Amino acid sequence: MVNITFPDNSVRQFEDGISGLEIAKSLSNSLAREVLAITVDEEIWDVTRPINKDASIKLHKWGDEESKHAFWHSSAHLMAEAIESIYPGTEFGIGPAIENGFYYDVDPGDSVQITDSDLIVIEKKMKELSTQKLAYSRKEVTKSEALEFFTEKGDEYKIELINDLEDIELTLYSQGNFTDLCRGPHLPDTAPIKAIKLLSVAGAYWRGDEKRKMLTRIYGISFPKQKMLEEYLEMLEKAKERDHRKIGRELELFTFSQRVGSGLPLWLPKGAQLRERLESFLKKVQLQHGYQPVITPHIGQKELYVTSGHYEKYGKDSFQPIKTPQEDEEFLLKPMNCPHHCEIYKSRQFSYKDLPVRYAEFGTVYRYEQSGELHGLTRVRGFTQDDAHIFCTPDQLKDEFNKVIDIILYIFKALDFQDFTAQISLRDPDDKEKYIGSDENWEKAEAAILEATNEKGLETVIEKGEAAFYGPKLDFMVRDAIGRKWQLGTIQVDYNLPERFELEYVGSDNEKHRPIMIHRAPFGSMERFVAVLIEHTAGKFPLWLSPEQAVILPISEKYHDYAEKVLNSLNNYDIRTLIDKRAESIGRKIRDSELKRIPYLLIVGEKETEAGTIAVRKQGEGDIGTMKFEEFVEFIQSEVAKQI
RNA sequence: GCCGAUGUAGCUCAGUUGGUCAGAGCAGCUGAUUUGUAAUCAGCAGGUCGACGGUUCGACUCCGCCUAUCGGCUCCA
Repeated sequence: MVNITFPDNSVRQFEDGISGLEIAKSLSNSLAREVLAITVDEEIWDVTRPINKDASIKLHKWGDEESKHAFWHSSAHLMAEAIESIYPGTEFGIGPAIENGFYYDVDPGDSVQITDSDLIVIEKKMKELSTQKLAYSRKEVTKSEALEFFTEKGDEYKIELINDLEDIELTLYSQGNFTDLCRGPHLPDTAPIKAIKLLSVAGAYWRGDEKRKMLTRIYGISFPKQKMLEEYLEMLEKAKERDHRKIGRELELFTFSQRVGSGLPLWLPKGAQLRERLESFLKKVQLQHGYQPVITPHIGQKELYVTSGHYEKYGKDSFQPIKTPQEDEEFLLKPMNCPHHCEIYKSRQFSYKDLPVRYAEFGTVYRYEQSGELHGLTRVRGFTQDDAHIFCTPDQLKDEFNKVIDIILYIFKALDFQDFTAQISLRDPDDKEKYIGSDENWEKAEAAILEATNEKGLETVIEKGEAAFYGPKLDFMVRDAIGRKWQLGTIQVDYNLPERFELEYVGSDNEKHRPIMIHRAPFGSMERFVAVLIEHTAGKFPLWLSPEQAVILPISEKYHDYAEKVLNSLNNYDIRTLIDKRAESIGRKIRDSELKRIPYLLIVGEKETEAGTIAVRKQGEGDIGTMKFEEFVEFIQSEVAKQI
């Protein structure tokens, strides 16, 4: 007998070798039908796997991540079986469950090309196989047995994977005619995989290495019920409605021109207004925090970037140097503001009493991003960083770092960005070649970040190998409408540039010392930030940011005079207002203004003209009642005051 | 940069096997309508069918190359 502990801490005895499924069955038949995975002492298992020891367990139904993982992982295997039956001889890379669904990287051979239209065929085959209720069976094998199996099958990718594994017990999972190297867990059988949709086919380098072969990656999603799939697809469609590229066009915020060049955004008047409001908001915050604005040119001598190390690191993949009419003079479009700011620091002497010095600039930089990488405003070739560089003494570092965290959190809060992750990016300990600077400085810098975030109680994830080449960083990441992660705010500790630029300050000991530099950008880039803001708000910006705050909609031409009067008064209060004087029906005017996401619609007709009032309609909510002019001004002002 | 897809009017999209197939809705313009809470009606105008080359008697349609965009991969100072 084994003692099984349930999540509520109750303990029951079962026969040795009982499976999760059987335990579920002993509780209720309906549970047994729904249970998809089981956690056994922190490990996630197949529900069919025998339990031979005392254990605490948790049974997982569809709603749990563990179940979804098993479900999608099993779906990936099902897809692999379908692919193998349609394209015999296909070799398989990896096929994991992901956050939403699953994928499999396959190599169907050089003569075969799987395209979008083939997905339907594969999907159909999967559905056919799923109805056969094929059991997923688990088999423990030794490394050499596994190697033998895949050598016989002729699957070089699996062989490579196995060879990289330690010589321990491996597991193979089979269903129908398909067997895969896999840790599991899986569903008992294919039957629950009822609703399947293969979403896209894409290339993906084997093991993420661009020097290796590109495999065909097929993305899919599956659910136990058709309705769930439909809901998911609907949700995807809805998310697309928030796409900043679409809203940016609709609301006339920005555009691109092929003649100007790809990845070079053109800010339209309304977008420029929005951006400038964000900039002045941050400028004000920065002034309060002791930052000093500086301004630097868009280009700099090539030598500047040789000194900074950027040229060696990125020179080949950058916009190439601009040449002057004189020979041997080369300038680069600046890819970063820091070298310029270092030169500003060098323009005078500093005592320890002067530090920290904080230079801030909305600096426009140009980077030659790979063509396949460009994406709306989130990945562009010319963008403006809300950049600043803090030069401080070693004992000021942690405090300064913390103050930057405060600014970022304040901004995120003001803009209602609650759903972000803070990521600490450290050096890859196995590939120090990628970085510049001494081990000692790296260790100090990394320790400073870890200490500061710890002190702040900031919840962070640590990513090794994600650091910048000159220093570790703390990044604030947010997701876009369809779940892609983007880096917004960033704080980076840098011991290297002060060294390279030979920056100094005079300490209390009257000796020269090297300051430490913090690079920081709370928004990251104005372009990317606005993009994410658009997706976050679906174009319904907070009142203080909205390019147009209110629109007056006269019922007919008779009320234009009154409307003008209201407009002038509102403009006197700096409430950004316009009038829709078109000879259209009020319904039409409301609709058009709603679609433009103007926060307040002010309807004026006979009643309002006589009473000296306005009928207020809130975007997305409808009529919120009639107000006197002063009431409305107060209403708007208090809303703005609440927001910032 | 790599894999795949797409590119028809300002926007969203139709366009059957190459031969009056250059179309629709919205937006725009003109006129009428003067309207009470999400689309008033009518008329007009709009496109070197992404660019360049080729096949053909004939190309939006087929082929090649380029370019841009989209979804991934790699990259992201």
